[in-house]
Amino acid sequence: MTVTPETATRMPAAERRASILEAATEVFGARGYVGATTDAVAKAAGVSQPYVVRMFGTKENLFLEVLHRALDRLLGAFRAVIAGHGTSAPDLAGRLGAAYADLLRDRGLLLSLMQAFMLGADPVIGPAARAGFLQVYGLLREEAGFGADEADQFLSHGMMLNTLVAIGMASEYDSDPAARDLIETCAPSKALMIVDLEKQQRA
Amino acid sequence: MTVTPETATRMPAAERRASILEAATEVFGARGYVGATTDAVAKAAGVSQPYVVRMFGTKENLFLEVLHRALDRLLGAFRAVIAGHGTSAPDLAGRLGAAYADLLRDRGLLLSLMQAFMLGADPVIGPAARAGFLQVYGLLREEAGFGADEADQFLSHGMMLNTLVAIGMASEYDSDPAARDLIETCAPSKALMIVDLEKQQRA
DNA sequence: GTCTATATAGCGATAGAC
DNA sequence: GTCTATCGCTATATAGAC
Repeated sequence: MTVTPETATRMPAAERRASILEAATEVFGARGYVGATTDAVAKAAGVSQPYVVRMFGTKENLFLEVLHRALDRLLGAFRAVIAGHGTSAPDLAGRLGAAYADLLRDRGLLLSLMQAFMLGADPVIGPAARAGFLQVYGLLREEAGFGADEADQFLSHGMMLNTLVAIGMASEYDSDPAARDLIETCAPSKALMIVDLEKQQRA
Repeated sequence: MTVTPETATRMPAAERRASILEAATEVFGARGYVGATTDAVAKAAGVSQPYVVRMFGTKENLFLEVLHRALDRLLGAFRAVIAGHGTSAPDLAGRLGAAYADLLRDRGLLLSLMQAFMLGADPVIGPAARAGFLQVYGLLREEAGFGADEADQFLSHGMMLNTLVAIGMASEYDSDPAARDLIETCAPSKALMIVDLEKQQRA
C-alpha cells in the first residue's frame, strides 16, 4: 500500500521552465507581484516551492521573466498582424485591437503586464515596465504607422480593457445592468470574450 | 539632557484619523494594497504602527476607508464642475478632465483608486472597487449627460493617465525622448502637471 | 531534476502601561 | 490618545538528501 510519490515526473529543464512561467503568469496576473507567493506558483505548476526559487533565483527575477514573456507575446502578435496586412491595410487598428483582445485567452498575460505597470516605484521592476510600455508605443508609431491620435486611442482603450478585466467587472455582467452597460459601452466588440472567459474561469 | 519624547502630540481622534487616511492614501498609492505596510503608513503619519491598526481595526478596513475617501473626492470634484456649469455647458468633458487631472495634486488619491481596481479578485475589496467604478460611470452618464462614446473616451483616457502615473513614466521625461513623446501624445494637457508633480515628489 | 526540512525575516495584530 | 513589547503567522530563500 505504498503511496504514489508526490515527486513531479521528471521533465527537461526547458519544458519545466515554460510551464512554471505559464503558471506564474496566471498567479501574478490575479494577485499582483507582492500578493503572489512562490508557493502559489509552485502549486499551480505542480512542483515544490523551493524548486521554483531554485530555477529562477528570486521571485523578483521570476516576475521579470514573466514580464518579458508577456511583452514578447504581445509584440509578436502585433507584428504578425502587421506582417499579414501591411501598414496601409484598412482598419489596421481594428485588427491590432482584435489581436490584443485575443491575448486575453492566454490567462493572466495582459494582467501581468498591467500589474507590472503598477510597479513604477520599484527600483528594479519599474524601469523594466517603462521600457516595455515604450516598446509597445514605439511599435505602434513606427511599425504600425500610427499617428499620435491613433496611438493615443489604441493605448487608452487597451488600458481601459486591462482595468475592466482586472477589476473583474464581467462577474457583475449578469446581475448588474449598470455593469453590463459599462462593459458594452467601453469594450463593445470584446464584451463577449471578457464575460465568457470569466465564466469559464469560475468553472 | 532628556530626549524629546517620541510620543505624538495629542490630537482629537477625528483629526488624527484624517491625517492617517491622508498618509495611507499616499502609501497605498505608491506601493499597492499588499505592498504597503501599516508601519509605513504609521511612519508617514508620525504615529506608531499599533495605533494605526487600533484606530482602523485592520489593514483591509483602512484600505476600504482610503478607497471611499478617494471616491468621495472624485465624485465631489465632478459634481462641483457640473453644478458650476450645467450639463449643456460647452466642453464639459474638458472641464471634467481638468478636474480629474487636478486630483493628481492630492498625492496618491488617483493611484489608490487604480490600485483598488487591480484587486478585483479580492473577496472584500473587489466588490467595493467595482461598485466605485460603476458610481463614476453612472455619474458620467446620468449627471454629466455623457453619451456612450463620450463616457468611453473619458474613462479610457482616465485609465491611461492613471497608468502613466503609476508606471512613473514622467521620471524618464527628461532622459528619454520616447517617454517624452508618449506623455505629450497621450496626456497632452496634463503632461506638464504629471512631470512637475514627480519632480516635486523627488525633491 | 526534484523534494523535505528549516533558517530567517517581516508584518499584522494583541496586551497592557501611561 | 498613544506607546512599547511581543506573539504568531506567512513567505522567501538555503541546505542538503535522493
